[in-house]
Amino acid sequence: MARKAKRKAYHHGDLRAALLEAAVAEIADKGLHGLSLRECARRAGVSHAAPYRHFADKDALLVAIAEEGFSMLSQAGRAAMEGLDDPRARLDAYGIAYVRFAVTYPSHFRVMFTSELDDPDPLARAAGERAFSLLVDSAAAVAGPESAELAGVAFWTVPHGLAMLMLDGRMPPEHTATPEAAAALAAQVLGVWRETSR
Amino acid sequence: MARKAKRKAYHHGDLRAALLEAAVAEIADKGLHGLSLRECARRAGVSHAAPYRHFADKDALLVAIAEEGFSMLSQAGRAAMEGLDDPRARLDAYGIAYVRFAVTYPSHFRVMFTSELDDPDPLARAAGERAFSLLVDSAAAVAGPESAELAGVAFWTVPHGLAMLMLDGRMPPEHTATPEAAAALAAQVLGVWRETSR
DNA sequence: GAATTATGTTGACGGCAGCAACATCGGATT
DNA sequence: AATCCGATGTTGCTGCCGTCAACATAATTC
Repeated sequence: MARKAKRKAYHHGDLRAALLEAAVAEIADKGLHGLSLRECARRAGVSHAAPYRHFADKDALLVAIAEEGFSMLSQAGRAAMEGLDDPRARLDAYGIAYVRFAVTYPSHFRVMFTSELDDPDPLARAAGERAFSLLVDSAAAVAGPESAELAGVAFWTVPHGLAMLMLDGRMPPEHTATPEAAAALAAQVLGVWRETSR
Repeated sequence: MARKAKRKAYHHGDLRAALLEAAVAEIADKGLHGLSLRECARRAGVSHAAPYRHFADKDALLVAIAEEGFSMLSQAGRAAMEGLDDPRARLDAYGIAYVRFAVTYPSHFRVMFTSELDDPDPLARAAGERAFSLLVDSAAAVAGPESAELAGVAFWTVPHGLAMLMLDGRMPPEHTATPEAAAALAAQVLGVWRETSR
């Protein structure tokens, strides 16, 4: 057995991890559309068909990156909310962490939300919903349990929209140059929403 | 002369428009990654190289779709704000129209914000900024001129994030089934932001 | 130590983007 | 009206890609 526990594997070392890393670098370089399995294999120093021993196809590799990303995002969100009691403060902290994550791991983020995966992969979907549920819990404390889902959507929408606009190059570059700058803009935007309403 | 005025053109009729239409349909079918110029040519009933008489390459076709989309979006936004005087009402109306547009023309919207275009195409970029400036004007009336840009970003972020999450299949399907349902959710989300803050 | 399984390689096939050489059509020139 | 010429469309090619099948080799298990 030990099918999946391939720690320090056979020929290469850990080709699966190397391929994931290569793919992320490749996406950062040439964008998602410029990603090719063959180039990943080249970067990892193996032949062009070797990846198929670790991923059923190209989509499977992308799904693995998405899962990794959702896992990192959940962790970042939890860490940001840790120690905060006020629900509104927790939601803001999550939103800021969300944007910071997107700018720090843009390749992962793009793959997570690219809608380019043919089959609605259940694993990636579940990972996304797990990250989302973090929001809904705190939203319930703000908006009441009956409209928690709606409030969760509302508080997901702002950081997600901001992150997408940033990764799409739609924001002034100085706001996306560093994770800190991006987080600062996220805080400002959330502040606007707090102030302009009544 | 009359290089660009190809009204009722030569052999095909209007291959350029037919290709754009075919591409939009193709994206709706198989997603952006599944788009191929050759398949568009097949749909239009021409040979695989004919598209190159109308578009320099695949990216150029996508840019044309993006421009078309930004033009439609601007028009929809202007129409939605028409007759409204209260700036906050104008911003809400724009946001709702934004989401409605995304659900009505998902292929266009995906291409507009796909970040898969290699060169930062200046035409598409200008078209996007024109649509954005519609927001900033009304935002200035809400937040004051000095922070109009920030307020514009804030009011862009919500509909954009919601639209992206919808097109990515991250919202319950009943909210994205029809443009009306999507617009209703957008209105609700904007309402949450009006109520939960202080 | 032998059998088995996991991992990697080579070579092939079909599809796509893009280019070049050729063919044809339609309007403009004379 | 005959001609020319540019705009449009076709055929065929090259190189890259995703994927599969057949083969080779290395690690694990018995």
